[in-house]
Amino acid sequence: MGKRRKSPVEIVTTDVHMCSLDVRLRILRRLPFFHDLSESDLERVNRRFHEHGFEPGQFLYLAGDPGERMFVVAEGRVRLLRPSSGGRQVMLDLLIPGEFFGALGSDPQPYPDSAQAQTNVCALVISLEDFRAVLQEHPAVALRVLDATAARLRDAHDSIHLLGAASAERRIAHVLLKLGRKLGRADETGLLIQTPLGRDELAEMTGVTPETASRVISQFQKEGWIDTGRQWVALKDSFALENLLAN
Amino acid sequence: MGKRRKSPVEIVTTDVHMCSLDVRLRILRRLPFFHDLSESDLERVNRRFHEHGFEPGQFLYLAGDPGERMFVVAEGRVRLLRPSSGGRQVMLDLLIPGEFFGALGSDPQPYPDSAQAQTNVCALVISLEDFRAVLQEHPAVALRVLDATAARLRDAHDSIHLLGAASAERRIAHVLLKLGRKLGRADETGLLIQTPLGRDELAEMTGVTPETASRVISQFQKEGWIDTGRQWVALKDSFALENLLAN
DNA sequence: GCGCTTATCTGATGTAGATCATGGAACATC
DNA sequence: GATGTTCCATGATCTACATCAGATAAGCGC
Repeated sequence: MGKRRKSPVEIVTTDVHMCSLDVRLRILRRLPFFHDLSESDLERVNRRFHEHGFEPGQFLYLAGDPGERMFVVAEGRVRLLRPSSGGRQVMLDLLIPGEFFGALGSDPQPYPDSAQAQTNVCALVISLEDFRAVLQEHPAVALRVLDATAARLRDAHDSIHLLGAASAERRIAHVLLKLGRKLGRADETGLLIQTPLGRDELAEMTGVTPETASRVISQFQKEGWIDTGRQWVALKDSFALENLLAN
Repeated sequence: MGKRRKSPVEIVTTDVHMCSLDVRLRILRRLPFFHDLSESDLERVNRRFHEHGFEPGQFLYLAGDPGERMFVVAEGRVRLLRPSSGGRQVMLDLLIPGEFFGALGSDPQPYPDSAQAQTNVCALVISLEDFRAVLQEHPAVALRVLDATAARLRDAHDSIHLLGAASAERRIAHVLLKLGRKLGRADETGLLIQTPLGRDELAEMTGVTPETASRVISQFQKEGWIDTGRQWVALKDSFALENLLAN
């Protein structure tokens, strides 16, 4: 088994200063939301956004803050967290470039959860007001946002199902497969999950303790289904993991 | 403690045959979605819907069916279920008049979950195609649908948080409060939850076993926080329950 | 009221996973 | 490559909840 000396994960992150006007325009154009817009419309939309860089660990906003802005990930990874009274927190979602988060609804409410940069992050920010105006003006965009939100709701229902009825093994297998699909990159060893993935984080995503996450990961590795090290996991046999979920 | 002889829950359900053209129009008008539409627009939208009655226990659709229709609850209660391999199922949501479900996104995918009538139900049905057309034509409606979907996503995140990090007691307290807010009606004994609520169902909603649900409910009753019987629960001291969640 | 059905309660026991504790390996810094 | 720091693995216990098994009681039809 080819042992790796160091984390093979490589996050491509644009420098913060690079996330500026015309780069921003390029990013916006890549977003599925805005595919239907003309160049001139896109530029008008672009002017409503401003961008902001964040360092790993930095919070974009905290649960309870007044929810008056909508964010789009341009570069990096953002963790959507729900803090728990008992210190333990739950990771609701891990967002990648092109995904949005923050305030969406018409009436501004406090953010129900916190957003934290996992890597270096460049985020596009728009005031809720401006965002609603864009949606009003461009129904096609609104439909795409609706699609994305509906897809996220489906994912959330997946998680509820799992957390409500599955063993630790299954939860972890499910999360690994999900991350593999979302962030995987083929690799000589398997499908490498392109994000720093510590045991604690895996635990937050699955609602188990880090110790349990570690044990399950060890077991999966013994079975030869995954390859893993400090802060990274690669899937060697996705099929076996899927099989675990099916039974 | 005022003992009740029989279930105090009273569901007002229109007869199936009553859910017809102009009643339907009245129902549509009450929906927040369509508040912004003119009478004539509303009538045009109305013509795209058709309605359908269902008996308790009947399925509106099954997980895996091709997802090509969107539903709106006009009367009654609909359970959104995710079947589990192990026979055990998870209730993702309980829908009341005015709420929608089924297919939403632009590309038709199989329904990820099943919808079952809990009571007598009258549902308005629209093909996904027609629904998308309505949204295209009426951006204001699209925005309201987006709002509703975003709100549902928030709720789903609440559930994930709870299932991922809370004890059986807390989960049940949370669900009771949620149902109280959504379905509660003031009553001489407290806030009566206006829906048949068996222990099995409570278990499906919270990801615990019916036995555990029963034990927790008994305990809450001993504490004097709720009043309960066969298939019903009334909240006598919501504050105590909320307190449980806060600590 | 009487018996039947079905939901609910409650006890006894088992177990997955939490918790507590410690040793060890990977990476960073100099 | 020595040293410190962080992350990870793993063993030993503990506990909340699942599971299994009856006992009770509510509602219903007669």
